[in-house]
Amino acid sequence: MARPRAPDHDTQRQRILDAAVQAFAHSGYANASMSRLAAACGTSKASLYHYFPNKEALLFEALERYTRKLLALADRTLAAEPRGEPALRALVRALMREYRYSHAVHVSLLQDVKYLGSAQADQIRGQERRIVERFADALEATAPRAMAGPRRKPLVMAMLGSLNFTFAWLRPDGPMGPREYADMVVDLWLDGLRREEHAGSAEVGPGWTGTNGQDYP
Amino acid sequence: MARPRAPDHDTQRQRILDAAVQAFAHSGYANASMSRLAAACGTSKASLYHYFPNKEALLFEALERYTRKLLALADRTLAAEPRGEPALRALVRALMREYRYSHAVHVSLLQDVKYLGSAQADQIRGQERRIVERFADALEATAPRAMAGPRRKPLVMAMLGSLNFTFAWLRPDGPMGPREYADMVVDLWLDGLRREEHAGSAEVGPGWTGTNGQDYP
DNA sequence: CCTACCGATCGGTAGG
DNA sequence: CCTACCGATCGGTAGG
Repeated sequence: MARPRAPDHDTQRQRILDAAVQAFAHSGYANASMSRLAAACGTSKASLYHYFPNKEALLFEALERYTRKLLALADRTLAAEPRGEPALRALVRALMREYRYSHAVHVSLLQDVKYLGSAQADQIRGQERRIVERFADALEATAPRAMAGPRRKPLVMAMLGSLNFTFAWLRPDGPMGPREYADMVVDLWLDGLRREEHAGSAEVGPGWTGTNGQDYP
Repeated sequence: MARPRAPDHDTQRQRILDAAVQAFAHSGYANASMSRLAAACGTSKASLYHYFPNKEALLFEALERYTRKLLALADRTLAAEPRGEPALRALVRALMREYRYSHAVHVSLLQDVKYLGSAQADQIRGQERRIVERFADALEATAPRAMAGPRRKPLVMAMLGSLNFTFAWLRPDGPMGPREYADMVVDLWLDGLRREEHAGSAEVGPGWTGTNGQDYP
């Protein structure tokens, strides 16, 4: 019989992953050395290699867990809300709330996937695509006509761009919190999509500045 | 007297910078080695050190030139258009058109500033801030009330997020081109900001789904 | 003979 | 502007 694992084996793994992700986000994957990571964990480099086969496995497992967590969060949130605006708003709020505690791993997700081998990178990108699909579905349920056709992807990526870019500037304890930002973006989008949704109807005219911009180069 | 520079000195520097930026965007700054860069340029590592004092100088000069170019582009564009929607639309179009030819250096700008020393990083960030200010001004001229107060920065960063994030997904030769995307985003924003701009006026009611989302957790 | 590590050092390669 | 190297540090692994 194999000897049972130490009871804190999984805890140790999680602690290492958390520290690794902090290092990746702060120094970049290539500059974050296993030696410094070991020092930050108060252990030896050899100990890291007891828990993980190599450096790339640290990155992969951190990103795989995080994308899986985001996907589960999206599914849970969407299941708990009526389709349409309530689900969209709850989804955006949930993502922004999660970001508050996942700044480092999200920065790593945006910057470090390229350091993974192609099979592992593909797996992460596949999970990212499924998360994007949840947002696309939520937008589609709210504005089916605007999201129909070739604008579906650009529209959802434009919204996710507004959310992802918060890592470059939004401070969780600043004057505008993650939740207020989530609501601001959702409100903006609901009103922005409204025109496309009702295009051609009498109540929606040209741009309120008096032009619709069609003739600017 | 100092010996005159070779007539193609500046051309060589530019060629090296272009290749360096491609390498930074593709491999990440830390993994992009000077040896491979020399090989890609068809020259020797020592030759690179003839044109630039060190690796960091390559990154700094590439980012400094690019941000200065974007700032000049913004100023030129805004000077040529009437304030308000025309200027905003022209600015977004100009940025997206420039992106088409500057994919690599923009990726490097988004990811590699952290590898610069603090003085050089501050200089780049200062120029970034001035570019952001141009967008904030253009938005403010279009929707002065919505941009008043603490929402000014979140609103402009939300818009720039939509534009910056295109690097992760938008193909210049795909079904939607950079210009069509620029117009889509501007239209969305003009209509989205419209509600805030006229908040309280009779012609703007609650969300068109029948709720305004104020009571979702 | 397993696990959970340690101190020390491997072969290669980085920027310069 | 090349070949020939340096001090250091990299990711990863040896024996015990």
